[in-house]
Amino acid sequence: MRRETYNEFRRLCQEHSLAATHQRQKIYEALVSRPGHYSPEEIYEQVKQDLPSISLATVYKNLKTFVHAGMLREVSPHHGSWRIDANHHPHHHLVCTRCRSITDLDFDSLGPVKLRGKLPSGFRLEKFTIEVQGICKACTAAETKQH
Amino acid sequence: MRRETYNEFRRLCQEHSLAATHQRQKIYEALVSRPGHYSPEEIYEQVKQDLPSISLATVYKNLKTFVHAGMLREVSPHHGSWRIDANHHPHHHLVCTRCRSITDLDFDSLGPVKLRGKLPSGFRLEKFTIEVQGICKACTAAETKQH
DNA sequence: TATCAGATGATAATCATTATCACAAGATTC
DNA sequence: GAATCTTGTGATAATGATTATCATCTGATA
Repeated sequence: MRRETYNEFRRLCQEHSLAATHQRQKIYEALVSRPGHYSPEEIYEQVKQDLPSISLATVYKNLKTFVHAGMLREVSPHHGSWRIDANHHPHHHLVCTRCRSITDLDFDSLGPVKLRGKLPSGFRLEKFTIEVQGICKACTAAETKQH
Repeated sequence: MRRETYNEFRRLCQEHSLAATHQRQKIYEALVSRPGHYSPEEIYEQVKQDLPSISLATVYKNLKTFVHAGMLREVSPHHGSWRIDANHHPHHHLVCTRCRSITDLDFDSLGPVKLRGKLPSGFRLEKFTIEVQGICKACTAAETKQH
């Protein structure tokens, strides 16, 4: 691991009161040292090369911990359950990052996406989708009530 | 079911050589007759009120059939596996709708999202994410080779 | 170094989704 | 409308991803 990455890792752990374990270090490295959007399984395979006895459960737990702490992000706020969209009119989605609810947003509520320059060669564009991420009304209300 | 919806359903089934069964009709209705982005489980619960003996597997199979035929769409092309994003710089995603691969796209490749009018009241905006959906280079190549 | 909260590894449990297969229901033909 | 054939359905087992449990171990702090 590069010194720089290592220091950042220590700092982040301290900041979030997390023990800087071997396993966490390798998991963090596996994610940060190469570009990509890996699944827990992929991270597991990668880390196992250095720590053959690591458990898949440890990978899962730490990815959750990291995401929760804000050290990493999940690519999609709605993995885990398959959702069907029957709205045939063009539209966007409001996604609540807390309860994962999805609401339609009228297509015209947002201006068109403008492409500056080119997409990577070979990629055949089908469409742009805009996800408006945030906290929905219900979750905001629930939060306010708590405090 | 409204006559209009019913006719559309029959037409779509004929168009795609699908038997217009009872179950399919109710599933289609459950999706189309009310706004929302339902999970298979939710559809199942809804349809069961009319067809108590329907099986969850039937719901799954028909949702797949409908999506495959283009009668419905899936909300997210990458539900199903949890992916981690370690790229802290703002960026967008290129998503291949065939192989579901995800690639980063430089933030400046796309113009900013412009909000016209207001978001629904109570929604606390965090950020806009643009997904550029299409067919990636590898999948395009594989397709070309086949024909 | 001793202590202890928190982390790990092994594995069982859960949950969503898919596969299998015997039986039933639409579509088509007469 | 009945016969036939194809396709769809329901019950349930199988799979795959994720989470829970718990005994043991390790990093952090004194």
